Amino acid sequence: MPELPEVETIRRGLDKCILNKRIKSVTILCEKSWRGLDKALIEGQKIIEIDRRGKALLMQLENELWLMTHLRMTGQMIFVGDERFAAGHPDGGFTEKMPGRHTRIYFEFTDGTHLYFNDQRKFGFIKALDELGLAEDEFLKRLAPEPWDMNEEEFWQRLQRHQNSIIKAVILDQHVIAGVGNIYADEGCYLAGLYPGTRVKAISRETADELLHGLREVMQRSIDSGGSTMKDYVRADGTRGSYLEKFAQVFRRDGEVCRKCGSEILKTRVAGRGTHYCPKCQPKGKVDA
DNA sequence: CTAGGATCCTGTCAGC
DNA sequence: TGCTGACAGGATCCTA
Repeated sequence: MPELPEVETIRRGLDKCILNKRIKSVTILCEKSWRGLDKALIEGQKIIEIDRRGKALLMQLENELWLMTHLRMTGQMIFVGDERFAAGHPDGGFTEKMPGRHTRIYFEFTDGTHLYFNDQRKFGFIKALDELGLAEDEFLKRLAPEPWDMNEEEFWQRLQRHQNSIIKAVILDQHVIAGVGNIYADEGCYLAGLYPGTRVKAISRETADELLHGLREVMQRSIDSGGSTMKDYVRADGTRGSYLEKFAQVFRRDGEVCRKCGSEILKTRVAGRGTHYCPKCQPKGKVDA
């Protein structure tokens, strides 16, 4: 679920809600969702910094320990105090009473407020690490730079290591570029006029550049949107954040018309994932000069 | 090393 | 109504 922009929205929200708060207790409702060091080492600690790397959220504690959260497909973070801040996988958890049926872990702070980690499918986790554990974490160690932290040449070189792969699978690979998920992969390909099932070896340098720019653009717009409309996340009907409604050109728009050319947006399966595209703006056999 | 498919888990929805 | 299979905003593990 949450891709880089959603996790960044969570980071910014938590920066306002829980920074410098002291954790009174940690309650683990699903053992599988907690990894790493014992929760007793976390209790009593103050949260002194909140960072993000790709889709991973990092919270630093005053005793040099870290909490790394990965929301995977269905994770959510929900802060409940005087106001509620919720972001991540959009479902009823945004509004229902906490802890809810999908709450796996929650924190109580010394001021009586709470932070809930909800995760329907239990793929996500919160992992407690010391400095060494953080430095040696395989996911973080192998994570590629973010779209803004690599130039066109580096992106091109990274793509070339997967000549025979399908481009969508390659940009979903966090070792190639960090933070891209199923929504922004489809949206980025649309902006580049590139069919998501195209093999890397058939893509020109120019199209690759456009793809990198497209990914940056859709993600930046989403971050800006989430940041400015965080209250949208607490609408009474629990509807999702604003990106899909406002900006999606193809994602989940199958059956609707392309805003550029009027063709019907199609849905298919590429790299094992549901994939949305405009058959006219993103032609399959595009010959790329 | 790369490429592709299965797998983890719960819930919802379409189609009998 | 009840069942069944497909699918879901992710990443890893296993195989070739």
